[in-house]
Amino acid sequence: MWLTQPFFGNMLVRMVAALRNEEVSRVFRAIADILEIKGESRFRINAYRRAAQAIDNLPDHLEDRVRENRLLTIPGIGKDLAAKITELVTTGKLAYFQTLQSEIPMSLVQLMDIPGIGPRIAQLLYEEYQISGIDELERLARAQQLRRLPGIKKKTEENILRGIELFRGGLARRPLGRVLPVALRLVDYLREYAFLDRVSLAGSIRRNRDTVKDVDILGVSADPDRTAEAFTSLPEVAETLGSGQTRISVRLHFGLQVDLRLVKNDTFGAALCYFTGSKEHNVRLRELAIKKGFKLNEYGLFRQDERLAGGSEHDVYQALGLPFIPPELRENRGEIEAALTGDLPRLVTREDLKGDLHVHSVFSDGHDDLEQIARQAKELGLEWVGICDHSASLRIAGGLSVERLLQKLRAIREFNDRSPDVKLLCGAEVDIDRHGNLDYPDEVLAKLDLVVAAVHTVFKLDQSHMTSRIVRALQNPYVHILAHPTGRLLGEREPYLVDVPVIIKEAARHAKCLEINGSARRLDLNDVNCKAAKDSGVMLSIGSDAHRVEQMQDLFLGLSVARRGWLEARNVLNTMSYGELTRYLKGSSMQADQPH
DNA sequence: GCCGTTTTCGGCCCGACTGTTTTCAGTCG
Repeated sequence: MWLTQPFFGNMLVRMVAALRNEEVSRVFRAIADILEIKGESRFRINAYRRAAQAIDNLPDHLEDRVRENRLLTIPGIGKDLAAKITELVTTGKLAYFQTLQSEIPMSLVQLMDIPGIGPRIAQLLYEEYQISGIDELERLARAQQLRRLPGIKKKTEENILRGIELFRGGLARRPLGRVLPVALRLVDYLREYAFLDRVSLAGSIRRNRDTVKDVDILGVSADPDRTAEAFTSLPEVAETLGSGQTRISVRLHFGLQVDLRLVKNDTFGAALCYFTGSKEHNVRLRELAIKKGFKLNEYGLFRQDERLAGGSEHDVYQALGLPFIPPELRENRGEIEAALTGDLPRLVTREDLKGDLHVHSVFSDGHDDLEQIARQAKELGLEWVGICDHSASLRIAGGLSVERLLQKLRAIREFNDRSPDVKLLCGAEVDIDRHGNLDYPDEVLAKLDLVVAAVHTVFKLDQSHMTSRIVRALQNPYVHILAHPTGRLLGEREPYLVDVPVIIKEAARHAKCLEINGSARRLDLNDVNCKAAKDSGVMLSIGSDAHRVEQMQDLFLGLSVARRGWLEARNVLNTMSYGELTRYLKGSSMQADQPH
């Protein structure tokens, strides 16, 4: 990440502007890295890393917290770090960080992003060769100059070269929606053909993180050798990276690494917990175990040598005095505290979802007609679908003229008259222009069942203009939902500059829904913002944004974000029956008809 | 550098693997 984003250059340009949360957390992570190279106390290093993580999990702006003197309520932020945050946020720089940078250049710190290079080797490289970049490192490794350093021999040098190759090949995280179908297929195959008594996904993919780096699978094998054979001979496998009795690693043809770990049956639960993570959640669990006089590791929960639990995750949590915590919540964002006080949310489930609020049809740029969409909905167990085609100005996506929109309205009314089980709502994904105006006049919006507003153009506005543009759209009485509120495309496009806490506040004020766009490319809102919206009393809607019926599956990717955002059924518009939904939507439009 | 049912000092999560070692440090998850 360091090498691809000229982040600190940008920071200098905006010297005096208030730093955003992620900029502050990046500075703290960089400080931790530098301290590590300098060989400082690992506890002090860890304090910076924990603080960075806590900042990443914040739903609101550090800038506001500085102003309102609310920094010390953030876990892991004490007096010293609060002062550093204040300095960063108010001046755009941090004297302490500048001093550190004069001792250890960032170019060296960045080398630690290469697998196999940690603080020790980074320090050596700096002291002996003053290496400043990856190219220089590669040149020296190829010239077999690294092995002259103390503690480095041929093997380590080769590892570093391999690490450089991996790094260049992209350590990028991939969107969940691209990886999950492959991973589920692998698990199905393994369950059937690989001599496994038990098998489960683990790691970030089991927690349904929006992006994943590699796939972890955990299994109990009746015959590890034959399991390894079955796994490594899959047609999807391009290369076997390693194969032992407990761990088999492969790389698939499209570059994804998959690790299969084999454990004993009576440790499966503890191992599943351990390998599911997150790391931060596990650390908290182990701390809890220690407080109770126990020890927790991947083999079980122990009191001295006595195993108290380990066969199932439920047993492990129970023995720690906790209810089962769903994998999606295991991020150390308050789930342990909530579990201790009995305040875990009852997460919305697939069965709770009655419909999809954002599907494109053949009327605009969608591939399928109303019948096909309804048939697919029925297959997915849904009762209703909101058909939201693009509005007039979005010509590139076949945006509908008013005339054509009214045609569509009639077609949907006729369809509903003859469709007993799946009902369609006539909606539109209405473009918000650069000033916050909507693409159809109010009297046209008033005829629709469902109005979803969205930004599709002019992404490069500054934050205050982008925010007021969207706020203006939210103030339109006929708008029900704001679609993909931040506009991010995973791995392709950063969110546009929008003040999400302000959007959430305005959505709450005007009783508008915010969308969780389930498209594999988007997942927008994200989990953290989703929870902030819930906490502000905002209703969330989930939309697949499908342009072909197969993509309606993406509704369930959206569901995974909802679950990671702590949403319960009552927070999600999709859990309403058709009758409830139409009353709800009409209710807000009725309000719109009142003078205001 | 943070934190407190182990409260203002003395703790701070755990283990595997690898490579370089002869008892262990570095890296990773």
